[in-house]
Amino acid sequence: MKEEEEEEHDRNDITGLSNYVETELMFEKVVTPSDVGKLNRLVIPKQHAEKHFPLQQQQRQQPGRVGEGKGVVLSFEEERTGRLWRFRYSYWSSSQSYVMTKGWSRFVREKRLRAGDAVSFAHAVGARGRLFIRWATRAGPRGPAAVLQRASFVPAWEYYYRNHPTGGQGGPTKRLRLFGVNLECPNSECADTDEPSYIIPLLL
Amino acid sequence: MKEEEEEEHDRNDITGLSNYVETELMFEKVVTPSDVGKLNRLVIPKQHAEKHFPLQQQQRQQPGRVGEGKGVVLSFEEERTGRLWRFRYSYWSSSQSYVMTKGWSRFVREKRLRAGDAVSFAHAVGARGRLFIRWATRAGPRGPAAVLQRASFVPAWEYYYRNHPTGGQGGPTKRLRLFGVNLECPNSECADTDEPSYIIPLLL
DNA sequence: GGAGTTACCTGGGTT
DNA sequence: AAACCCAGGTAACTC
Repeated sequence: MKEEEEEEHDRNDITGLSNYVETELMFEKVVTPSDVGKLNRLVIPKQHAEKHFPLQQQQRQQPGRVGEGKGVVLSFEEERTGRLWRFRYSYWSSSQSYVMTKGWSRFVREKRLRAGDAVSFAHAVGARGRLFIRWATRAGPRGPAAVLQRASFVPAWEYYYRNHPTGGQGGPTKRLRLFGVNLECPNSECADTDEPSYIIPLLL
Repeated sequence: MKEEEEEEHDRNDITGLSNYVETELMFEKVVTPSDVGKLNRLVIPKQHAEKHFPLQQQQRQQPGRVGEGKGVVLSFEEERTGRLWRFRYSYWSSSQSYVMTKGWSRFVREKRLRAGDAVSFAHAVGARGRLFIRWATRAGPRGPAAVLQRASFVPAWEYYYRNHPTGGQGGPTKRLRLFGVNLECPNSECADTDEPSYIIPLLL
């Protein structure tokens, strides 16, 4: 077994990243009051659901087979911490909508998500079954200075990380986008430091 | 097969009636504010429900069998137009009541039913599975003169229609009751005209 | 019994 | 205009 694989579990802190995966955004949703309220479910917009989280026919509700087709459980890695979030994902034929149900309300509670905040889903480049979740607060009363408020509906930040393509020599490559703009590492040391200083100003 | 049964489909307009079915009133309900409000359900009084719309045990809610026992869909013919109305009919164990749910709100909206209006259910004589629905407005601001206000809780009108019992000679027999009183055709032409003038004064 | 979960349903907006 | 979405509901079951 390769060293990289052995340490996949050890990604619980951004300062301790030992393994990097380049991720690609699938979609972002600005959550509605219902998504973070008592309904305990997140509606996944249909075009994104069908593109990124396809369900087999038997996993959908069957007309005339009520009670069958309970969907699937999807696991998402929280990008900053590596923490795993498992959500039941299914199709509700009555409303013709795709939803995350079981597990979602815990995420809302622990992240203190509010309506207007954004949650986004990504997958690993080259391993599309490996899923990631990110979230960003709406700039506002809880957020930073007013000058930043408009930033939240461009994904406030995106953090790409991957193993070095040549196999480890030179360390991992990290890339950061802030408010839709790529940030480049300002000097050659960036590639090796575990605490790139440009993380600090992000809306986390 | 009898003639009456062959033309069951061709009853889409009162002016084009080609087939008549004698109906028998099962019951009438004066609708409550909840019946026509946001709850989207009509409570069927228990004694009428159990007499006329029996549910099999498996169509009622079963403890421990989620997804089973969702009631049934009943189809009612609107007597004047032949239009079909389908309502989900089920038993709510929490309130121990029988209700029409899905489909009912559409009827309320399209007929502009208000609290105090009456809806009544009937079935065909000799074919009790063939169901009919009628409705009548409460006399009031929308209704005719005050002198008629008490009339609505006698079914405001009832329209009976059937094939001529001798097999078609002489045309169909039509009978109308207004406010509980039989109206007889004033002359021999009534039986054959497509637009009997005595329809006009009805509370429609 | 209460909180959480599932499975229903509908109005209003949009396409 | 009709179909489709989906935000926002309700009812009932599970544990």
